Amino acid sequence: MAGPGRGVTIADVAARAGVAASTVSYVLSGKRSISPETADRVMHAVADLGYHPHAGARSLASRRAGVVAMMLPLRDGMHLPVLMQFASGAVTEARCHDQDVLLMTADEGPAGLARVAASAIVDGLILMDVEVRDPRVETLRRLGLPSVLIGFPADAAGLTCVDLDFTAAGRVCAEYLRERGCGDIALLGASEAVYARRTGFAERVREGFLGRSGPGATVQPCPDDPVSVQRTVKELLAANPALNGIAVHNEPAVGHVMHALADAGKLVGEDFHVVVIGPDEVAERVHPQLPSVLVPAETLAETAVRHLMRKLDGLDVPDSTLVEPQLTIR
Amino acid sequence: MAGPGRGVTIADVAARAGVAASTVSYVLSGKRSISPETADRVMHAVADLGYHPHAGARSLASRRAGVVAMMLPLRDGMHLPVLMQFASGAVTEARCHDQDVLLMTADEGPAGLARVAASAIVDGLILMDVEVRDPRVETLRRLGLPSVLIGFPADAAGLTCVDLDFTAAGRVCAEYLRERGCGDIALLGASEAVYARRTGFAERVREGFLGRSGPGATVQPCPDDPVSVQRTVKELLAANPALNGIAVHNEPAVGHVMHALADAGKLVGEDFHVVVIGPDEVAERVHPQLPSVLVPAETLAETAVRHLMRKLDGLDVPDSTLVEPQLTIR
DNA sequence: TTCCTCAATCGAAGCGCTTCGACAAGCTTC
DNA sequence: GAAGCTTGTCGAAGCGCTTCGATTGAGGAA
Repeated sequence: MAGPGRGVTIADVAARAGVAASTVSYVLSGKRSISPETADRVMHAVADLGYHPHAGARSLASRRAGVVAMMLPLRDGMHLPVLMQFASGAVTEARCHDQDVLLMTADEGPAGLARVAASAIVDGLILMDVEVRDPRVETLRRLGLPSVLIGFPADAAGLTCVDLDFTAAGRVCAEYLRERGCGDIALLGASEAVYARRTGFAERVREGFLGRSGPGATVQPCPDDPVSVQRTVKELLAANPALNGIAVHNEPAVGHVMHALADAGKLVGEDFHVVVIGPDEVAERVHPQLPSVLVPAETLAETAVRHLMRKLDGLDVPDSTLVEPQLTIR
Repeated sequence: MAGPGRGVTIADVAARAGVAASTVSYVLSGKRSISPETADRVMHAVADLGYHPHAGARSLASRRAGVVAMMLPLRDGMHLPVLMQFASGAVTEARCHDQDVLLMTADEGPAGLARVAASAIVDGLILMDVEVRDPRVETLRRLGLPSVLIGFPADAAGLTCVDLDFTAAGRVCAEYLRERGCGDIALLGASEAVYARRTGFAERVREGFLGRSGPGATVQPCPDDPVSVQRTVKELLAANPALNGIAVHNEPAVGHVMHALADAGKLVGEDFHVVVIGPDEVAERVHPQLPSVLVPAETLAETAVRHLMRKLDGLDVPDSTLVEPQLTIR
């Protein structure tokens, strides 16, 4: 079952290069200066033997695991592709810093955080999809494990948070519709449950959308099944016949909204305008293609990981980072 | 930054329980018999102090990391929600066995496998979305790292593989359509590129679909943008006006197929039948709802993890496990 | 009683790495 | 040319855990 050699150790490398094990360690870490010739010999030995330091030994001796945890909410209702992009972005960025990523689900909750902290299996933590009142936040503060949150809890004091500026996203959508000459506009959001759970981003989009819109702006939560969407759009139009702009912040509903509008005789892009907050594919897969504000999952993930790396190195990072939304016109 | 105590060690637990460190270790691992009273005292000390063994130290001493890697393809064209379900299922199941999951992307390729194997950061490996000719497979064999593959490479000898029985899935779809009285049927698959890449499941669905269908069955690769789908469906109908059944194995295309059929005046569920291979939501979010064969990502993930755990314990597992497809009629 | 066994526990030896202090050379600097 | 720096390297001491004898005392067999 095992390959040959069964574990190349630093001693093997040292022997082959004719130096002490500590010298190999210093060559690899760069923590002390080593003559170029020695370094060269060591690097050759490393390559020849295919040496990789034993992660456990390294973590034990250096008190650095070289692993960060990422806690993802795998509950329903999240838009999965976005999460996946996030995960992928985080892994890629972490690998650039020679770190691995441990995947945790939010089900483990605060106890999971305590476990990984105490077992020193990870050096730091990225917490996705933080809610306004999130039970993990208190534990996190107590543990003092370096961490970066995606999303903003109610009390973000002392925490490092990163997110799309959803307030701005809401505002951008409203502005887009206004510029197209829409007098009465509506935000068709996620289902009531999402608001009830106090998901930060849903609330902030609403605020941004309403904030600058003046009168004539409505917010309407909406489930994402076809029937409800159809009904909701009909009701919005019935309640306000002058309505001529909708922002949709509900990925699966976009297609259904377009149908409902077509059924109502609205010509999207002409006498009616629609803008989407969501992934590009969603806005591209309908006809006509819609303008949209992207949730830049990869950028967020990268930023989060980079911030975490800086924290692990004892460097400063801003407490709060809001990524500017970009409106893509199609 | 740090919590109080800065690391509870086994020595702390031992001191509090009035025993030797080795005794604590034996209580925790159950590898030697310990009197109930002592065990009890130790467990109390563990709980009181919130002790969790240091993962690195444990891995160094016991040569078991308590972590398995999961390598996911994060390339485009995969249906992300399914991957996510898979990941979530794997993490949940792994936690039941007291293991953590390290997330790797397929970009790291064979070198990534070599790295994790050599650094002993993981005990085993789950490889998702294995292709017919997969460069990772050879490395895997050479490394001898315990592993389970999702999907079947061309030469699966000596490997443990798990997958949905896609051949049966193709057959089930064909049979469903036949039973509904469809004489001429087609399989609308993923884009040409997926077949070109020799993705195992695409090929096997095709074989299963054609296998028992006798004459009158076609397979048509198809990109997933609305325009191509529309065109492809039109062409299929033009080429064979008698066509009255389609199996769609292309998640994003399902909605567009339904439109195209409606445009062509076909009444799905009456004079025309459609069946989907894909997630439930996809089949439920169109009108009328369609029958579908689910890719049981969670089941596959659980099975894969369970097999891996058995291998880590030196137990036997079947080389090849095919999960039976289930057709859900709606 | 004496000898043996067995269950329960302890102490010590590593696991492979990092890191600290030491120490030779080879430089300056006066 | 002695004193003081640097620079490059080494050896040894752990990091916190598991595991392998060794040890102790109690119970049974003889």
